[in-house]
Amino acid sequence: MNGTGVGGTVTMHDVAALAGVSVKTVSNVVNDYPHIRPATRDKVKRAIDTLGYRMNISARSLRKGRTGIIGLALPELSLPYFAELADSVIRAAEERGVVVLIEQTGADRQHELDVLTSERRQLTDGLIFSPLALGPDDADALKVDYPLVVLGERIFGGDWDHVTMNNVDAARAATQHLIDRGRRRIAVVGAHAGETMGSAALRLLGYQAALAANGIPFDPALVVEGGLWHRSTGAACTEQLLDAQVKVDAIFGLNDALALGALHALHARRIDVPGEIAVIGFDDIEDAAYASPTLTSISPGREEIAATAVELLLARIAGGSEPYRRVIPDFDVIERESTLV
Amino acid sequence: MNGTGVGGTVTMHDVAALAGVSVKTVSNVVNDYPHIRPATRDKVKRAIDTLGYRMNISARSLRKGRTGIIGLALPELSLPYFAELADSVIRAAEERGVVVLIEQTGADRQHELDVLTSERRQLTDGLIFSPLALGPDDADALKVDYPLVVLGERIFGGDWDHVTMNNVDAARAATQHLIDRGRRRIAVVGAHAGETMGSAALRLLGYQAALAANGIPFDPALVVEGGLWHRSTGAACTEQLLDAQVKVDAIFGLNDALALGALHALHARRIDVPGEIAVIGFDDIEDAAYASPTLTSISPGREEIAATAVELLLARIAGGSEPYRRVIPDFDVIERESTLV
DNA sequence: GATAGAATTTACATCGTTGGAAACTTCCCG
DNA sequence: CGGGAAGTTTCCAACGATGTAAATTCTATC
Repeated sequence: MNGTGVGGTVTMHDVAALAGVSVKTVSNVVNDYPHIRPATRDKVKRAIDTLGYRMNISARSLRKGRTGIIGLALPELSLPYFAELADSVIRAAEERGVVVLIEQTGADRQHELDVLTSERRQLTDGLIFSPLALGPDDADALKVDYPLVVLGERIFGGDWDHVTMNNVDAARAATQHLIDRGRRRIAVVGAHAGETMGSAALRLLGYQAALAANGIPFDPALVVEGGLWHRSTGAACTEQLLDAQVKVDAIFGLNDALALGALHALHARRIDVPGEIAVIGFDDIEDAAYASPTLTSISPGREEIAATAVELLLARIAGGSEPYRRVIPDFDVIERESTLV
Repeated sequence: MNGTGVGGTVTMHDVAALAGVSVKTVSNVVNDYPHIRPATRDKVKRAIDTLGYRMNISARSLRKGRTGIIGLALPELSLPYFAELADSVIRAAEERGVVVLIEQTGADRQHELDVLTSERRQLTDGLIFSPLALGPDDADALKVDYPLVVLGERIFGGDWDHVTMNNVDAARAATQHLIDRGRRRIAVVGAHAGETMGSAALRLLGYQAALAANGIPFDPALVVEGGLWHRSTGAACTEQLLDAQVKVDAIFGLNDALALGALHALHARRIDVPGEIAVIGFDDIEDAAYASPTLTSISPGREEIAATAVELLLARIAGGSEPYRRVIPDFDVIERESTLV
């Protein structure tokens, strides 16, 4: 099948020679140029197969000014949500014929700034960027001269495409889901005091809106602060909540890791879920479906976020100059055992 | 800081012109060629800064025949172990100045074969490959003409570098760890019947060796088959074990996901861990430290595996022709709550 | 102060591909 | 059957960097 001899690099010249046409014709065939006589196309294709020719990407990139690689900058692959996001982005990119170079920022502000001007930007045609540490003040740093799609919540209103989630409405739906099942003392785990733009603030807003819509008074004692959205934080917050003797019949973890941590803490205290306390999370990571009890969660449309981000980026790379867009995929409440009536 | 005008690409010619030297001298400076007069070097560096020059990677790749990109083919980023492995590989690669292109195979045999001949191989200088579905019969497919480092257990003895783990000894140590804590009825969860080369078979071998060394008879009733090493499998296997009324005082999950699944199943049945049943896993994924109780596990030296793989690959890319190596990093038993005496 | 030998710097071809425009072929119509 | 339009193919010059070998500029030595 592969006729390439060891070490022998086959170029378009070789193909052209074997097919008895010019190099440019080979190039035209490879690039699906429409005006080629079928007989010629066949000859060339046969020669390509015979020699096992593979295009030299560097040469093409040099000539075209594009590499066919897009960058994906995210905090860490070891955080399940981002691992799953990367998975989806890679699949979406593959479908469109580009590949993905992943860079990790560790959710560190300086590292996030560095990624924007890194030498690697030379290697990629554009960047999908999911910042966690940058704030509204850093908006200027995002004014770069290459195609950029920003994911997440922290920075609004700049000259770039933005794919985000409907945090407020989704959190409202999550809260409503609990209210519909008769819960009234709903705690929130993982809030970030002082934040106004981040996911934490927006989700808390949705929570409050749902309470208000149902005439349930807001009780600050039910809101537990928690910095890093890890399992351990969720567990700690939940213990704190229980220790404070606050009356609670449901917990809303602002992401799944927090909610899973809450589940563990409740298990440890032999508190029945959902019998005594119902739990809902946010992100719908794979673990949610495997926890025991399985965890009800909000699916923010991860696949769609990834597909949209890739699509917007490629359109921008292709030179599209439509106004910058902000896309907000639909979310879903995925009901599982942890909130069963 | 960055003097690049919008859209204006700065090349070595521009730098050379500004510095008043030839293009080649700029190239020499950039590449740390030793024989350059300090004054010249300074002039050039100043010009580079002034213009904000960035090397065009495609051009360099074309000329040098290297891209500075290495491939990493793994089953899925959504499996925690592989997400963490990717994390480590990316960091190790970054330290050595190369970047990583990730491809997912979905643990599908055909897809794993495809990755070896994919068009992307053109774009990468070499490949780190972690197959899960290929078996010894596929060894021929691994005879490729580019630098390759294979991770894992399934295929031995070919012309490539191999970084693996000491599955047998590590499993023996895990089992011994349980025996030392007084356990005698140790179940194994996630075995693969019929397999002889894979991690499952090797780890089972280590388990048996430890039993033998301690004069404990091997009881097949304690070995539970489980195909996919997911949490759900671990939970199902554990339930099966408990339902069978087999007497058990410890469970060895052949990986952490299985062990975590076992923990959940035990929790659900209110069986105290480690009081009634101790649990140990394998891989030491991050979740192990956050589970409740926290999970004792075998750390196979993930960081070292990643660093070694990158190192071997880069040496091979650089043209090293030493005999092919098989590297087996040290493992550690990480003791946590699930096996506390 | 001439000169070999080392240290620096340069000119030029070249890596493999594609854009642009020229050069052929065909085909169709008056 | 001439002529123009449309369809095909080819030629040539880049894209931006580096290897090679030659040219030039020191240094040290006698």
